[in-house]
Amino acid sequence: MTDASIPLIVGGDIGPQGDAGSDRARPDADLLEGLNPPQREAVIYRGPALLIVAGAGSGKTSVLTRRIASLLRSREAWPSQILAITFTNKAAGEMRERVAQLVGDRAQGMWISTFHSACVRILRREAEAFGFTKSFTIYDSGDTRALLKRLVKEHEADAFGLTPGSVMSKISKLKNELADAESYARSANMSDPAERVFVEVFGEYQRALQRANAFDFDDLIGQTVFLFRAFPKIADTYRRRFRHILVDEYQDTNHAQYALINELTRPVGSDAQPFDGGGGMMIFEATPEPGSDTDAASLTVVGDSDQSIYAFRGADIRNITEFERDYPGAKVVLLEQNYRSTQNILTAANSVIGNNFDRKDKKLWTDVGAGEKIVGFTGYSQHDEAQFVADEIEALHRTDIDYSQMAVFYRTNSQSRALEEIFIRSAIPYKIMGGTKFYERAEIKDAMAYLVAIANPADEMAVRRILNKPRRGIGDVTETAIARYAADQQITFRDALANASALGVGPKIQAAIAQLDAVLAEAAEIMLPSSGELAPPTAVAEGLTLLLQKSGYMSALRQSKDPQDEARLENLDELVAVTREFARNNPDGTVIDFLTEVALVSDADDLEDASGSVSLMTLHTAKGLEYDAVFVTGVEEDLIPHRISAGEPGGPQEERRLFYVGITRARKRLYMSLAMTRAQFGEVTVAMPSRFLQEIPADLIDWRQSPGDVNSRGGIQSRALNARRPGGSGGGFGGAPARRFGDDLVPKSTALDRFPNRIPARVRDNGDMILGPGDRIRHEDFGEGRVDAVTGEGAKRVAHVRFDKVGAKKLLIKIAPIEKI
DNA sequence: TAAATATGCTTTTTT
DNA sequence: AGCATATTTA
Repeated sequence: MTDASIPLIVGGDIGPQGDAGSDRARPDADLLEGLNPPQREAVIYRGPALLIVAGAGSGKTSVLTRRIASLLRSREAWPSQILAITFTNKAAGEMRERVAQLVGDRAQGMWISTFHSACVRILRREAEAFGFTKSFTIYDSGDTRALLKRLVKEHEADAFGLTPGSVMSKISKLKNELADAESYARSANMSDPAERVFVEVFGEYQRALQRANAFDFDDLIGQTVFLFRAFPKIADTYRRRFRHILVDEYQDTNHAQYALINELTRPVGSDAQPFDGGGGMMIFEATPEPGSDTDAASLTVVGDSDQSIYAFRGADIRNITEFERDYPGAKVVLLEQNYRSTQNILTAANSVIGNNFDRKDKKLWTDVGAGEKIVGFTGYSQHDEAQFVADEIEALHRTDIDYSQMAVFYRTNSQSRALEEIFIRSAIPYKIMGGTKFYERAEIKDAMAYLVAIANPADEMAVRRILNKPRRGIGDVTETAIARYAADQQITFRDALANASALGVGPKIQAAIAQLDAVLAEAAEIMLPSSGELAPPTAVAEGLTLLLQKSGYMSALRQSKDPQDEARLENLDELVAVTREFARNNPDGTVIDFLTEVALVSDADDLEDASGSVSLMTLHTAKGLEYDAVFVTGVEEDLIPHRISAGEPGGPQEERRLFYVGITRARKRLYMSLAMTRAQFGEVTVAMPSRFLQEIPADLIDWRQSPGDVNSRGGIQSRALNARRPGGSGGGFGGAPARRFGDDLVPKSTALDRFPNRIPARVRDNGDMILGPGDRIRHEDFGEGRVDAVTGEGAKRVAHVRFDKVGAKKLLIKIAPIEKI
């Protein structure tokens, strides 16, 4: 497979290059070291398009970094010609570091970043082409929500059942599809008043952003696409520049991101032509001379459709499943060998994911051996469950596993509370990834709003936010007066503050406004000197300190008797420290740069300082990470799969992928735990084992305490019962092999067999549903189908169904997620 | 205008 | 239960 391709690169590259550093006859000999054949292929293949289907733990990061290194080493590309897109800033940092390890300083100058950061860079350069300035700011979801809240109120949209939240998610969805208010209006049912109001709000929202010289998260991508399409010349400069584009986690790209990549990988000067024609023909030509600056950039995408877990925010799995159609002639490399987990863990993962029907079959395997069994535990309550996790962590720690090599996953952030409580009590060092974010705290947002007011005075939201923080006696009435005055005078809200005396408000308030205006002006002079002179690196830190002090923000907190305000002061100190750190890392960094960095950084990004502590995070955050020991908690119906997913098409399948992602993070030890009761919204509800547990072969799980051992009314059944816990000879699972039951087979022996009475009644119990030949049913995953025959009796009746979309299946009538239609 | 109290809503996941 | 917002009251 690789025989033909290896000479291709070696041949082109053996010439005397006088390469800096370690010269070798074959510059990439060491890059290929330790790689299996498909991995090598993925590193050395050259062509217009390459899809690397990388199963979990198959070494894709390694492959990707070596591929980049190989391009650089062989001088096929300058660093500046490489654009690598990752999902998080942290992943970008890691990739940059690993490439640097391979090629040294030459790694400088590459663009390795997230979609959002890359787009910001482009937009900053080109903003003036379409009505923005270089100093635009970025609205995070909180800002967006606040703006929409005002607009919804102004348009009385709530009367039509619109909430800021619903409008926000709808706008986001549309933007991810590259739609705007006008294009949506054309296709929407405008006789529906709710739709009309929505379009109005959407349009108004967009105009507000434009006026504020700001982009929201989705705009960063969408507007860049718009920019490229509207200004082919601009697009061409980037097409000429980026000759090699690599995209990681391609399964989680949405349509806008797809379109962006599509724009960048067109041939230079090709805007008049349809995309397919040009790209498809070229592959049969002899390899075009590298450096020819009219052909399309080469595109490498890496992904795994089994790990697509962001459909809810517009990720379109088809981007990867239809890659070969979009890029005809694309090379596909499949990485299935897993270097991370034991076989038991992989078998469990394979069995679970095998229940998703519309996937290409892919089986992870390893040669490291079976390893330990998965450990299962059912607690009476979430506290009980947390105690188990804590105890096990301690036990593992005593066997010399470092805390930093352990992680606890959960479906929803709220589940972290119970764990935290127990961890604190048990003195286990832990760190929560994500969760309540530093930059979302009110005092931090206030401080940031002060900075925005300086950096981007057009951003009215920011100025309004700080208007009365700290309390200056400026209320709604005054705020409206300022806005009216600004509109009358055709000046910005910010500039209106300079004319306090003209507002027709009381002298006290006038003084307060004038004072705020003076402080803002003074800080602006520090951070953005009107002389045009470059501000010193410390400008942001100094300016922020000045703002916080002279505005009275700090002293108001100091004088407060609310004990929480002390913590708020500490947080502000922390923020000032962040600006200093920023100055150290970016000597030329401006306020704008600082704001950008903060806007695009997520808390999951600073995983580094997790050393020495157990990591707690959601299953989503866990993607891309790995640990020696992994605890997947709350494996219950309505949690994983989450109840909200039940209604969404494809929801349960996405939840299964999420569970799969969690399982495949584990290297050596995997724990799964659940609770029989869980407090939610202040009331205690009975929880049922997740259906996904049934999908794991029973002999892979060692139940320390199975759901059958726990009395659902509370408490644990007699010790005697607990004592005959399977493990010795009796178990009854010896003979049942891990039989594949993904498609047509009814589960033969599953993890829940040992407590058959506990098969979640609430989860699924169709009772005595009567089905006969000819009936039509609807299945949660498979869609609609027609019953051909029914066999078996009682609880074991099996329906033979021919589904419209997925063909024939056999289903256990009692428990299948079906309904008669 | 600001503090105190009542209500109601949340909990899916995030760049 | 806990938090954020709405409403009432000083």
